[in-house]
Amino acid sequence: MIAQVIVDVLNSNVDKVFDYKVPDDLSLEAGCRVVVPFGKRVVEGFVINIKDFSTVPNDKLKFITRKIEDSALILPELISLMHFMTERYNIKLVDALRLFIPSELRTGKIKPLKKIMCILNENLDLNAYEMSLRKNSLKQQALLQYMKVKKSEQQSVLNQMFSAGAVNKFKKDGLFLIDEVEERRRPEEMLIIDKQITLTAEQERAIKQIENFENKTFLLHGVTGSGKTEVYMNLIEKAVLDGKTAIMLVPEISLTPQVLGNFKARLGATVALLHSGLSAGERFDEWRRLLLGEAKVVVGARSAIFAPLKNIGIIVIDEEHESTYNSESNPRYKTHEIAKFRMEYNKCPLILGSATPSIKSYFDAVNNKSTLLEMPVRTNKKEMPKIQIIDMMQEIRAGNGSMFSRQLVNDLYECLNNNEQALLFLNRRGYTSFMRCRECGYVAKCTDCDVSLVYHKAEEKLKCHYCGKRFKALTVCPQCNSSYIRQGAIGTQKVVDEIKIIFPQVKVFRMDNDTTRNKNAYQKILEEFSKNKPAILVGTQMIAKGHDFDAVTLVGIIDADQSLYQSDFQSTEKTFQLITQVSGRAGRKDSIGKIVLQTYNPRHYVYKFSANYNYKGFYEKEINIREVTNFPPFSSIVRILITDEKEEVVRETTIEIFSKLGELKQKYAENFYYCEAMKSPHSRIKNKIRYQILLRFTKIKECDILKEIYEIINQYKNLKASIFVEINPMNLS
DNA sequence: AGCACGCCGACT
DNA sequence: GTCGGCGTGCTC
Repeated sequence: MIAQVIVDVLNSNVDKVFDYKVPDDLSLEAGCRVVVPFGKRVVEGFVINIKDFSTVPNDKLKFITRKIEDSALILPELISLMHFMTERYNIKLVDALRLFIPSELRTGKIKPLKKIMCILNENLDLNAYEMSLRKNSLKQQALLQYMKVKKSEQQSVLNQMFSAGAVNKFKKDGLFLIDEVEERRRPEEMLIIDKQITLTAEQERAIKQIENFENKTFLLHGVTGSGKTEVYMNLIEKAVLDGKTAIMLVPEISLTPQVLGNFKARLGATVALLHSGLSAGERFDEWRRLLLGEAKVVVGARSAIFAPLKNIGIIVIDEEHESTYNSESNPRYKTHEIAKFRMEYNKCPLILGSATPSIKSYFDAVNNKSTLLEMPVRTNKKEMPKIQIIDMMQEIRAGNGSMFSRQLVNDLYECLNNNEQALLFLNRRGYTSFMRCRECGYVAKCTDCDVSLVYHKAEEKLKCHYCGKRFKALTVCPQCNSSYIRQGAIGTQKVVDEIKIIFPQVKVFRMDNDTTRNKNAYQKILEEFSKNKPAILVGTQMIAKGHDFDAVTLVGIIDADQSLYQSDFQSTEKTFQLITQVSGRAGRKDSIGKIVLQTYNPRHYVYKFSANYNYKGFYEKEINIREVTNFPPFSSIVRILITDEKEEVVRETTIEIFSKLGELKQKYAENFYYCEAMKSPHSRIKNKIRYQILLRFTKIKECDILKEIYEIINQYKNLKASIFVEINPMNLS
């Protein structure tokens, strides 16, 4: 017997399959972790296949030393997925495998928690034993009485109740039989009392359409509050009743205790949670429950798509347009593509749900690659809040140079006077985006990254948002000594300061990456905010997602243009999604609510469509632009990022790869729209120089061209510079 | 990655 | 004469 093994060593030179002989007394299956001799060392590895013969000469073959765990950890499905991923994303075999098991398991730091149970040995004559106890040993007598009733109990509990001495004596006398049970560390979530909801006709129709289909993608386009979650839960419950399992993905940001609690209340112990908020032990145990079939449903962030579930009955990606579904570091992958793979393997439906679907997903639905299900009505039949667009140029012309328009201030007055709450949304944390000298134009930059520093007033520091480095705030320009050093665009901290000047008596809260650093901070801010009326909450993206504010009647979008001017073909799409999401936060309960949207660009089509909640109109316009400009989904963009500490190395590698790509470009001349090499917009991050090559070509030849690109860059893999390839990157910085 | 093999300079 | 510099190559 021969086992094909991938060694758990992170280097592209050993990124291949090695054959090992299996000792006769070792039962192995694909998916087991093993220890093997490797060169002069001993390493861990993964068995990915068992076969009868090897083409490797016999004198080279060695024996597997031993298994690490008794049974397989990686399902056959995930081994095929590994092959798919290495081909699609050009990642290493081990990199893919490592995604499938919790890191805690590999490092061996966390072990299953063993619970020692004492079981009363009823084969003994208990009465005789009781008589033999000394009159004054009260603890022992009490312990015996307790166990006569309870029959079995955890040793640690007994130790605490009756002293370890008594327990040990009983153990020694053979009165207790000992059993070791694996215990699970379970994350605690508050349970939301489940109101029995009767489904709306829309919801029922969606469920009917999905449940009888296998192997098919559905795009569930439902407006905010249309009850998409109810549809998911219903289908998941049905899958579980059917003896199947389910994967439910939500963006990390909306993994709030409420959302998780809701699922747990509804699905009980069959649900396992996988998210970054868990402790290592909890994550490890939740994963084990899934592997062993103790849990049937996983609710989690991106990486939960790799959950070790067999016989999947349904996969859901909620808020499918969220960019967090694309892994942007190390093993880069797209969750939608992984989900599609597992959908096909398990022959189950895949649901993409969103109020503002990504242009790509909607395009697929329009072109019959998936089925579009519309839920245009909110369950409470309420209208969406009205969005008013404010032209900030006109404000300036009217002599209002502040960051708040007159309309917004007026509405804030009214809202606060009515004892209601308001949200102010601004997608930039910190105080001001950069510090610039008015005299000489100097801008404070990070020493390790070619990025402007952000002023954080509370700490009197300049921070780099890329590497986290901190610098002293400046009072005079280090270049020309001028004290006219000034702040650029505004951030959340500054909004808070300014709003406090206008409304000194009102409670103002701030929620962004900086105020929610430590655990539970997010929850605390929300709680505090909900207790106070009137109150204002200032925040970034974070407040736009995942949480409903019942008492909020006014939402101010301070600078809607912000996400519009990123050099990214998806920036308009993202802006539309953001506006719709923020707007959904207002007036959820009994009042309608209002949105004030401030922009310097009021005639941009994204505002026209988002102000009317006209997704379809926006889609038509946007897809048209993508088509005439040959951008995705009508083409594929590939970005090759080359980084190293030494600029010459990066330059040379880039030039060499680029010239090789020239041949490719000629071969597929009719398919290429673009192929250029350049410095990355952030040309230095964490002291590494970054160059990039951007390619854009037709969708039709995507697979062929991609394969050849990988072949070219793999020739440079062993050289000093590190090279990443990304398909349709979310941002180009 | 890690470890050995291998072919040239400065030392007891 | 050899101790050790790290370039190159291999690991079933």
